Amino acid sequence: MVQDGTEDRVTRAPTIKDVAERAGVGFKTVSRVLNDEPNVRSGTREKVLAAVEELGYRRNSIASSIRRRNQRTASIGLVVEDLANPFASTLTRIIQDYALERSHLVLVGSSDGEPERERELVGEFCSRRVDGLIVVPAGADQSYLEAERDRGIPVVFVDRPGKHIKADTVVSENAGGISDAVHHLVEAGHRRIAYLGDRQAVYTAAQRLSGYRAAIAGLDGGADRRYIRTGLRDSPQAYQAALEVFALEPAPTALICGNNIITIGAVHALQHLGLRDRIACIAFDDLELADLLRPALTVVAQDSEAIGTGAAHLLFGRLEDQSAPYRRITVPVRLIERESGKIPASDHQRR
Amino acid sequence: MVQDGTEDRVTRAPTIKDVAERAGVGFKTVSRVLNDEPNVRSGTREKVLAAVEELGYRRNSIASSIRRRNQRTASIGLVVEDLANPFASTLTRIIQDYALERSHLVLVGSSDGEPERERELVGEFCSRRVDGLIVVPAGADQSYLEAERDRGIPVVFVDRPGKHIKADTVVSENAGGISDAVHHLVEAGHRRIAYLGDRQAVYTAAQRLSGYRAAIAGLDGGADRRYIRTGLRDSPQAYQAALEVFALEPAPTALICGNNIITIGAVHALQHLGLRDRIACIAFDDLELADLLRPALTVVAQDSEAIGTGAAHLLFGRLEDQSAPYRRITVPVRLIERESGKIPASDHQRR
DNA sequence: TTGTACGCGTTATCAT
DNA sequence: ATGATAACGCGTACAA
Repeated sequence: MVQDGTEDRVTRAPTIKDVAERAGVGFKTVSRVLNDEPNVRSGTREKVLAAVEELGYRRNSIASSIRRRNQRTASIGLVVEDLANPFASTLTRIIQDYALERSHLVLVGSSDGEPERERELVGEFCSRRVDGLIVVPAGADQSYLEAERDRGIPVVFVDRPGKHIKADTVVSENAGGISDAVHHLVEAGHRRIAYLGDRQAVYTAAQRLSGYRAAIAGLDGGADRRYIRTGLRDSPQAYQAALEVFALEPAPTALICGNNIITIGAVHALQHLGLRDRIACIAFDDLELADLLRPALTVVAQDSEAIGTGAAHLLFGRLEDQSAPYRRITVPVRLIERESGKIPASDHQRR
Repeated sequence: MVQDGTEDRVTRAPTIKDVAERAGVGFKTVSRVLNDEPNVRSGTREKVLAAVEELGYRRNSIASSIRRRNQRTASIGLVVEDLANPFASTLTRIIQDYALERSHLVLVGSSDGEPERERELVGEFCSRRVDGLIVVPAGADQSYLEAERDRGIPVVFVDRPGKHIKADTVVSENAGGISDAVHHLVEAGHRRIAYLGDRQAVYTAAQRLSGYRAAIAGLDGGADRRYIRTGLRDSPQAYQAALEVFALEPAPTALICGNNIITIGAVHALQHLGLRDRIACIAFDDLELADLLRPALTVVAQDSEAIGTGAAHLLFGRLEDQSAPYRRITVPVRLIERESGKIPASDHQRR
């Protein structure tokens, strides 16, 4: 019998006491060596390091952190909406790198936009005593985070502001980006510009729609309400909405997609209608293959890296100085002109 | 002065002792309630739960785990190559969901394919006493993980097997997928099929190339060595290699791309050469917009969800039974027939 | 320069 | 059913 049937680890992980015994010193000396404290003779240090090596000792940083002065665990929690989404994964990657450079680790979770899942994740993170939280808020109320914040766990909101709570925040210039898109289309001669967006309860969706409305309002005719479709939660819904919008009379000559999920549904619809070459289209959020589409997809790209870096920066800044005033960073977006945004208005209206 | 200038938290997080005092019971009773242990009168339980609520108590699970019988922290570590890559982020998402269902959290890190970063991440994870590790191995030697494994920290390798160590493993059916791709192209009349791949040191790249070689060897002519380009680490390199391959005489009539980074470079090259409609192309790994390209991109899709679920399943299984024999799961891939793989061989060779 | 006593928040053991 | 006390692995203060 190689196994004894119990769950116990075959070899217990060595502690500083094991190392001390092996090195023939007191365990406090080991601790001193590991923490680079002064007052260790270099010969002793060598012995200790040798023992560490032989035993394959690894500091138990969870035991360490319960005793440390500031109780810090050198880990942060990150709640995104869906890690499988390119925006979220890029964000996570950036934050992780930023954290790792400072020897911090990142716990990640996807809320799927469900408030209960967000709270569950935050709860688990806090119970593991993360030093800080970066949250893409899902629910309609983040006031529950005030308790954590008051206990010295800073919170940074990303992509959308938290509700009913003051905290550092990083958002994209949503409205401005969509306005730019409208103006770009207007320059190409478009006046009938449709807009497909997510539920208005989602902050970014509301912001983007308001950008659309503001830009359209500046035009002579103003907006045709029928061209605006919101509440689109997934690609199939966007597909359907696009079909309906382009069945209108008169049909729009251009289309703006409020996020990348919607873009996928909408472009499929245009494809189905045989309109991809005739309808101008601008999408919010860049996509990996956007420039290989025909026509190449014009997009309003978010600067995910600046967003991630900004969030991490705010968080680590606050870890050092709790008393600084809350900041809100608005990260510019960039209109990447490719082909689909330059398709001219093909009908008689404006020629 | 609202702030006192020190780093101390404004309010110390409440402990079970605070809860006990508030509820007027001994702190062990609180512990019993929190852990659903028997022998607590329901009235007492109510009092305790009320106190928990009022104080906003959150279990300090790091203190808890240092004392627990099995020392489990209910967290696992995941090392991927690059979280910003869709394959990695999907994998992470799946593993996270699997873990969260079991109240486990996931620490994630990107190795960038660098062995030192892999070791650094694993080290940090182990020092935080994760219960298990899921690793997409980067380095040429994972034997360093044996120490952890022997201490009862199971390791599961994903995407590639770890080297110089036995452990549970989940991989894709790389060679078979590429063979399928070759056969699909052969059926469309192709004989001159180029292959663009990553460095041979990368397990998946080697596997995929061997699948290509095996399938090509079965044909009459066999392979033209000049059609095989490996060592491609990024899109620009793939772009360049594709340009060179299609400058050959006779030029290939079809192309297989070994991963999605290469696909992006290669399709750009075909675009540049004006060959996108004439050269058949099959890519390993699906991409978000692949079906919206023109021609729609035929791909060999990995089942990232099955891979993730498989890895998590193996890990949690081993958490419960260390003694089971090591398993290796090979997840089937799927050829998604779209348009680019059906482009016929356009020249005289085989008509 | 080195070692000892104590405490962190929790779970485990044993008594009541 | 409840509580007192030990123990976990480590850092801190202080003694040696």
